Amino acid sequence: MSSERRGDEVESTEAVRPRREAKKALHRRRILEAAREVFFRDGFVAANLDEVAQRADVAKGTLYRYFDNKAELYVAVLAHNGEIFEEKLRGSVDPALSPEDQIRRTAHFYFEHWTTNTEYFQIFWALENQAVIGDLSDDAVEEITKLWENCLRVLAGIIERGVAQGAFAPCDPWEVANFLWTVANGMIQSEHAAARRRIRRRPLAESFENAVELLLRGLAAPAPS
Amino acid sequence: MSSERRGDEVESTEAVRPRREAKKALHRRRILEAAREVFFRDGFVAANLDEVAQRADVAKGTLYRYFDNKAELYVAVLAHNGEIFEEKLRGSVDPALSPEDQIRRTAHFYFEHWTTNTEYFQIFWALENQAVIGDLSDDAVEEITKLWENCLRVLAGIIERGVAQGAFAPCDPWEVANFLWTVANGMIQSEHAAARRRIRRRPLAESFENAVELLLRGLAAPAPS
Amino acid sequence: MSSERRGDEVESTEAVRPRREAKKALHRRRILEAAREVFFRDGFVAANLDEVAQRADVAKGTLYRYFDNKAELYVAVLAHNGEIFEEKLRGSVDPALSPEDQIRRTAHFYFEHWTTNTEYFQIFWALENQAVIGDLSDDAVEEITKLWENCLRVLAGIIERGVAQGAFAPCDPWEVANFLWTVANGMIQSEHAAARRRIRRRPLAESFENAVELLLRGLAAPAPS
Amino acid sequence: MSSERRGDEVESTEAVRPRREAKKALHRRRILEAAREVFFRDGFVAANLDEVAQRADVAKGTLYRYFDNKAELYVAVLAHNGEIFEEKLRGSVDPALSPEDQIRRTAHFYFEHWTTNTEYFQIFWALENQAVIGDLSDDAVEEITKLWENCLRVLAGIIERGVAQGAFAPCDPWEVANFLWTVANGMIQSEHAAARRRIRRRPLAESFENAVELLLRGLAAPAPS
DNA sequence: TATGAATGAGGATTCATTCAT
DNA sequence: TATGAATGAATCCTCATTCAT
Repeated sequence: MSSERRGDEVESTEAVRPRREAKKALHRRRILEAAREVFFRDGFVAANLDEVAQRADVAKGTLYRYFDNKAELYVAVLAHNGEIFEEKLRGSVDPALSPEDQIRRTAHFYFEHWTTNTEYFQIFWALENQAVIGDLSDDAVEEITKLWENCLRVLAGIIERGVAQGAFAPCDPWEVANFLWTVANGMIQSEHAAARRRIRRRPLAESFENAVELLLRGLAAPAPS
Repeated sequence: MSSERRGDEVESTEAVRPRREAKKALHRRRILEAAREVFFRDGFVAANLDEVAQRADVAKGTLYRYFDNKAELYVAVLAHNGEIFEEKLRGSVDPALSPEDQIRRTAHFYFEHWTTNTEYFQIFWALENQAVIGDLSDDAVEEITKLWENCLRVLAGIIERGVAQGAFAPCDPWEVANFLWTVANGMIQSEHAAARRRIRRRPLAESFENAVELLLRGLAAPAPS
Repeated sequence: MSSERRGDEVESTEAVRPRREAKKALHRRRILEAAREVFFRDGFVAANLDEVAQRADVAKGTLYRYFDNKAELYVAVLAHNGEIFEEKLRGSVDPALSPEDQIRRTAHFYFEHWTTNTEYFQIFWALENQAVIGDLSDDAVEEITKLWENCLRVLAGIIERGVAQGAFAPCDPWEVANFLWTVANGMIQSEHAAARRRIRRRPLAESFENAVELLLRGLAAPAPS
Repeated sequence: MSSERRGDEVESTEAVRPRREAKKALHRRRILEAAREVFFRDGFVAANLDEVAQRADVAKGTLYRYFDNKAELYVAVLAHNGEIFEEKLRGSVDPALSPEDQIRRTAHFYFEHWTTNTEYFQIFWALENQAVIGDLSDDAVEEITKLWENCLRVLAGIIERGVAQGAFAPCDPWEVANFLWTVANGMIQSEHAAARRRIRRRPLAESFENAVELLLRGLAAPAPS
């Protein structure tokens, strides 16, 4: 019994730390989640930190214990979700498959991920379309740029191997990777916009697959005649 | 003296009218131009109507004589520039060319037009990425949607004829048109974002042409075996 | 009658201007007055612009139509009251009097002015005691410095003439002017502080005159032996 | 083992007490020192308790274990430094000297002390210029008032003896003490303000001595004729 | 019709103070 | 007793919109 008490005493000086840390981590996560929702829905400028705080169920001031200001919070959201995404993207590649199937698989993952986590992509993509950069520290911009590059690197790798194996026509892998990336983002974005405007289209899943096949035909090495 | 007065009165009812109309038209045009610049640079939310008024060289209140509110002004800018664009787009199509060349030509026009009028595209594209819709009247949304469709119709027409002529593999022309449109916008947008982040890439013109060829290969009807 | 109407028409285009200007001037004055009261009572940092607006009976935003920000409003208050003071100070000097009496007169004016316009001096003096400078534009700092110098110049002039006439012992007129100025300000300030702390002292008027005589004795040229 | 525990317990009741007391005193001192720096630099309102805690190397909450609130901490700083000052001031007086030299000596001490401990005076003087009083308990106000009086008493004593000895003209010693005190504070303060505004003046040391001589001449008993 | 001064709700950020551990 | 995370009221400033002239 006394040993237990001692344990308690230890806790009050040392074991409490982890508990606090856990609570802090929880808050951080909740803020990031709330921020993601709001930033996604309203964009950087229109997003309201009051609402973020409310959704995160913390006081307004608490936001500023975790993030220096609105812009840094925005970046943190991007980085957080970007990292999650990058990891999954990397995991989606199966080197045993043919380059074409790797592309199909990646595209499928991309689409799937989007379907279930719309905001992840939106917020990631959003940086492209908003004049937030001015408000960000250089570090923040660099962090995001790296994230972006990491994703492209995965795609470029597939292309490069495809070219080496003769499956794809010779090309600049990075250029093509960038192209595919842009296309994918564009389609999802476009779908989203159409939905916002309540325009009915054919289901994206189908269009997406058609597009992938079209691109694969375009990438393919010319048939030896 | 009385004749003068009459002259005055006549002018105020008949001759002055056109002069006034002209002045009104001038104001409208100046406001739209100023608004385009500001909206493009800052996005919908961050744009400042004070600056718009200043650039247009009219009083702030005057803006509201011509446009109901910020959102409607935004739409008017889109519509105005969209119409100009659509007209040019239509003019760029030469039915005498092969479908592939029509695509190439359209793509080239698109690229060219963008190079010289960056903002036109930006502002047009911007609607896709911002939560403005909520502030717009239904009429306004419809107007924009129509504009969008008109542009797509041009592309869809090319595709459709290409399929009919056997140059392109069978497909849903609208879907493909939408795809091409998305790709083009995405590339330009992406280029812009890269520039903002000061990332160096290979020149867009080149990438763009490579992309067009890739897409044409993807579109092409399979070689008869 | 028609001529009257014409007069009216002229007014609506030209005579309205002055009326608006008058209203603007009124607002400006009211804001300055309210700001003076609040700045004086609370100091620069603690002063609340909400209250200023309320006292001036204008909306919060209106403040910013007239002054760029808190610091500039502060300076404007200083400058406004400083100018009024300087003018009066200058007017209080009668070159026909003996240097001693000029000093007495100036001191009396100073004291008198303070008694009836406490805040004028307080706010003027306050700049000395607060870390506002960092928030001010260079222009603003210079403006205030000039004001300060102008007041000193009046005093220095008296001293200089007194020395030239042999009434005062040789000295650096600017140094002595600065000294007198500091003493006067210090006494008034000190009185104010004492009042705040509810300390009873002998009436300031008396102390002030005693001090003036003490200083005059100190200034006086040694009696020729 | 049990002996160890006992040892522990004994320490916690008898031996630890002084150690704890020492630690408490250390904390108190560190907080006061940090607070002095910050209060001096920024003034009462703008001072930031976060920074105080950081400089004192204690947690923010700890501040409140030692001082009820910001205002009381401010007073404590004043009192602490005031006591140090008063003691030194008292020590600077040498009753063997002539009254004039006692004044000179005190003035010199005052000036010297200021030169090496700028903040001591600033913070002491600051109370005069800020609306802190409202936030203070009556006890606190009284404490400060006493401190102030104690310093004046030293000066008044010199004057009084000078008058008694016939060195100074008859006067109200307290009034004159207050006057001298105000002048000295004012000069130092004014110098400080000038420095802040980057105005160049003749060195304060020199001006200060000139002023002292001027005042002494003013104080002097009229030469017997 | 045009003006531009006035409005005031709204939003980012700060910081003294509290309180659970 | 010490900690430091959390709080939320307070504050400066912005800007779309209104309205008297």
